[in-house]
Amino acid sequence: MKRTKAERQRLLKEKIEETPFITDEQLANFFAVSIQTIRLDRMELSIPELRERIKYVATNQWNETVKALPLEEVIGEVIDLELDRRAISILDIHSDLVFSRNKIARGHHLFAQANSLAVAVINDELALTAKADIKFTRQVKEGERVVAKAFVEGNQKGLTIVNVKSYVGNEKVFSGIFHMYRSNEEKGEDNHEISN
Amino acid sequence: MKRTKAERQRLLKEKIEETPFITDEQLANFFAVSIQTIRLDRMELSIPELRERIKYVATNQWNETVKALPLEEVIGEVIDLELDRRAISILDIHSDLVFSRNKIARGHHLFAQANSLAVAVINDELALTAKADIKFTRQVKEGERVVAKAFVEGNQKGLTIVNVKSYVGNEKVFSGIFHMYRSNEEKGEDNHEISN
DNA sequence: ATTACTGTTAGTACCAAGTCATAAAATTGT
DNA sequence: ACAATTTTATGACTTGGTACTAACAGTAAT
Repeated sequence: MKRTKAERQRLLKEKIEETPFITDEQLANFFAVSIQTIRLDRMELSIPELRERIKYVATNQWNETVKALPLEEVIGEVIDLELDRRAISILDIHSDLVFSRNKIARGHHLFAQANSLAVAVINDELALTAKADIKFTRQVKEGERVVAKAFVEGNQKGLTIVNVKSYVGNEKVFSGIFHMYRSNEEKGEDNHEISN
Repeated sequence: MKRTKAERQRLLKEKIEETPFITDEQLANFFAVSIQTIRLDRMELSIPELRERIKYVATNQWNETVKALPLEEVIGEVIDLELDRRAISILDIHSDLVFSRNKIARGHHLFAQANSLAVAVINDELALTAKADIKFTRQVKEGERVVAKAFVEGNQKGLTIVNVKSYVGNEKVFSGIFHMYRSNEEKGEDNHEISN
């Protein structure tokens, strides 16, 4: 079955995404063309060589062709989510989350809630916090319910800015600007290179 | 400093566990021995070659068990504490602290470690984080040990400034300036610089 | 028909990061 | 001092490539 070049390249891309640990030789066999053809194809598609692909998977950057962050991994409960726009989660401060002495919620829980919400709102398989500027404006005590609201505010030199504000009732208790690294550019054209 | 063989091999093992993506050449440099010695060592310790190590890391992510993570009292272990001066804690990044998909430690754990250390170093019953300026400078992967070092840097309008830097090996992975609220004034006045 | 272009194949030289085997040199133990 | 251990050197071979050059077949254009 003679495939066209475009067709073969489409399939090649798929194949490599499926099983990244495949040598050019195996690919050549699979597509019944020469190794050189495979290499030309890879070059045209700017698909890196096997070792680079493996390294890529190993180091992360990867994080895969798969979906977004599973919502179970978000601290707190996501009650509203509009990818790349905004998200809301709630976290009930129960006894495990407070200092035993004064029943005040430990800061890192509020941070964790906000941070994981910032990760979740990013429409990308891999979102990591590069930088954050945060403020705890009021103590939160046991029994209170914290509502975190995240807003994506745009990009700044490759990082996505997410603003998260957390409230108990209508009192702000926490706010933070998160600078999020993401592996791919925002949706749309996915013609991006990998240059390192 | 002449190390014994056994000692070198012990360190070698550690080093490779820490940073698996290191070539024999780099290792030879690091330990100031020849490449061949490194290779003999690896053989004796049956440590596979670089590419195999990379592949191992890469494939491990593939067949992964996903699990949810509760944020417990997992803020690291304080190993050195000089109240109102400095403190050190270590946190081993085990499987519960990472994103299931890519084995990268979730940011809030690093934050939690640093933040709780900042709380601990304050000589007061009540210390709360008012503000924080933090930066994640390198991803931390499962199995790595994060050493957080906190330095009290003085006061600024009622808030105590604590500088926390976290390292894996000698690589900085996190840094943050914490502005801590405290109920009582500090007892002793002390300002010290940190040089890095 | 000649020319130009595309797509494919082939072959060479080279590289990184190893392996394996073998030998010589240096260090250490006694 | 001498043997044993440890380290270094050396060369040949392996994998999975890159980079480049050349050649050939088929199709299209003039």
